[in-house]
Amino acid sequence: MSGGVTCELVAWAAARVDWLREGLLGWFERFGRCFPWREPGRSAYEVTVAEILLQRTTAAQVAQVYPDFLRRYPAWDSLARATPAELEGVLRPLGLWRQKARALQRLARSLEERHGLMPETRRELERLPGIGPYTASAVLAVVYGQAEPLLDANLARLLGRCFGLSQTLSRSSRRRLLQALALHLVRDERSLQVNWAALDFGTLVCRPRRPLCPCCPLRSACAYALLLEPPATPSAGAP
DNA sequence: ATCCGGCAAC
DNA sequence: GTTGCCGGAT
Repeated sequence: MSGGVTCELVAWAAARVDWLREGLLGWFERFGRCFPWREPGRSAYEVTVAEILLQRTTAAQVAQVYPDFLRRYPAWDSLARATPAELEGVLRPLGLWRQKARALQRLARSLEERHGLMPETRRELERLPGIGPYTASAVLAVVYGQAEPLLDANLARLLGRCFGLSQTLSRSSRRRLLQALALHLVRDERSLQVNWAALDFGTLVCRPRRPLCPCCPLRSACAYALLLEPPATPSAGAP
């Protein structure tokens, strides 16, 4: 009933995740992306704002408005007092600007009530407007250095493909499996690097469409790549 | 023309 | 649990 795999991965899966982690870290050293919100020493405010801006939005778009956003609204109080029209204007290039403006301002006002102090538990974080499970994980991981998996669509796709998770799995089964795999993946001193590696890798290599399997460094351990690749045809002259 | 993407509201 | 929010990518 407790479903062992959801709490503790079987050995072969754990070993495969360990291998994936090393592959991702190696790839990240060469091809990982740099973003201002990944710079060390960013405040809870700067990190949280970035994560809200990034919800259902590409990093490249967010990078274009982020510096200006921080210049105009350097802390929760200035954001709380922002003119909605100006705020929406700054966010317009991102799309979802009406929703993001509203969420950011409601969040800023909630945090002012807490004297700008960010909660340190998932439970408290998820009570804040605009902060759901993913963004709470991001704050725990980036601000507080916890080994929390950033299980967004990128990491879910990456793990789903590598482990060949069947589409016939129920959503809850799939979720639990992904959660267990992701937890093991970031159970490491370099958990934040692993998370960022997975997100970049999911965007640049293990893309939703036309993934770059032929040059993927993880393909030898990937069910999806093995399924797609033609089974090594014996060369013409082979015995 | 369709896919992609976190959260809140319904 | 389904739908709406918005643009960009394909």
